[in-house]
Amino acid sequence: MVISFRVFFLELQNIFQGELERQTVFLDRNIIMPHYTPRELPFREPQIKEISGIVSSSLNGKRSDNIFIYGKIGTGKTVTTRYVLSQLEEFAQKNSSRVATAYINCRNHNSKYKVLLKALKRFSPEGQFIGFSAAFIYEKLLEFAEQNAVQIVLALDEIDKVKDLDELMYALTRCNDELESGGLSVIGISNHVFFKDRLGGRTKSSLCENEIVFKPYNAAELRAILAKRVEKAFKPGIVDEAAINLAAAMAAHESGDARTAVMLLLRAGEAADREGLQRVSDAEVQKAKSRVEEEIIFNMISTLPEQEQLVLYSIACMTIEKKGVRRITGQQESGVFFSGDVFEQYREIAKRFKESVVSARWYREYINELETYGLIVTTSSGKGIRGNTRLIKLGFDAQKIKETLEKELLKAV
DNA sequence: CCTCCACAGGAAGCGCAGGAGT
DNA sequence: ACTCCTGCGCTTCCTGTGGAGG
Repeated sequence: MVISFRVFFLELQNIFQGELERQTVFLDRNIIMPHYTPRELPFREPQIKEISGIVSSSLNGKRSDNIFIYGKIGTGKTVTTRYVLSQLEEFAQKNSSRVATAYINCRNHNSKYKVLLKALKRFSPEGQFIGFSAAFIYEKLLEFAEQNAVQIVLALDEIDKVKDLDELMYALTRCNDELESGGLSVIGISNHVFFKDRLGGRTKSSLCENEIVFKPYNAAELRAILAKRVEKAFKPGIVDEAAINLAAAMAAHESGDARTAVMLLLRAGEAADREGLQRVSDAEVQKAKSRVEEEIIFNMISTLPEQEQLVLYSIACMTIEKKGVRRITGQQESGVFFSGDVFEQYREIAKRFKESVVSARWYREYINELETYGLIVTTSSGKGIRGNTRLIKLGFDAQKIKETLEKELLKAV
């Protein structure tokens, strides 16, 4: 018994030692992780300057204008905002200006109450405020600004997730009227370009005092970004030029999403490690592509409401079965479907899964939702067919979407 | 040109769950 | 414990749009 434990112990030591000595292509893997915040933000200098210019008035004790930032996923909105906030706070500290900043992700804090609570906790971490009313939290926040005569800059990421945004914005703008000293301004960040149009009039005018758009990176920009990261993340000379080019091109082709590009190289590097290779070539990136695509699809699909999953599943099935391929201006165009046909298919499939079937009107809302996530692409019918309808196409590989959805839908049953 | 079709998307309203107020 | 209120997901109804066909 004693001997066998000794053997076991040695074995463990070997595992750990092996891990330490394992050959790796990485120098610092963290730098190529999607959540890493780089020190430099190439191609975002204009936005950094613009945001800094607006929030800098808070250094002089004046309330800065609100800002609304929008752009697609992976265009650097969050990173840029956080960067400016940290610089602002650092500068304020050095020059003893009274400025406080908070970054809040509204995906996790999706109501007026939760946002106010989170902000308050950031500014007075020792306080215990759980269970108090929204009004009390609001008063406490005012008190903090008033007593310290501090200018608060609140960054609300994924602001579209806030359920009662109109009320939150009303409260936040009103608090400036109530304050004798100090002030509060908001930086709202959203992925949805059309989100602005859905806001109430007053919320819109107060939030959109300044609007800044983040355009997707093009292939050349992604290439430069990747090259910078690769320099620090990988050992020198490991990553081929071709690998960087391919990853940049793939990501630019999909959506100009920097996160995808970075993920491609990370997974390519991991693949090289697994196979004991000492270089990362375009072949590894190619292999990583399907894996990364799966991750992206899974992340998007698993958070979707069940009915939206069913709609998407219907489109995937139709694409695979090559069902209902329709003639458009004489030519065959596969994988493209009429909105009406998809609805029919969805009704059948929903019945098969013993789910309730939503009305055609609400189905159209689902289609719009799916499109904003980029899971499907729709075009107006235009010339040649059925008047005013929409043509629907999948945004990703049908087989992968179908498989992922089957797992998700079965899990729910 | 008019009418019909097939749909887009706005507006109103309904039933429900869950929170606030009493 | 009770009512009242409110937001959410959804349906119903409606108006608008643009090609097809007479």
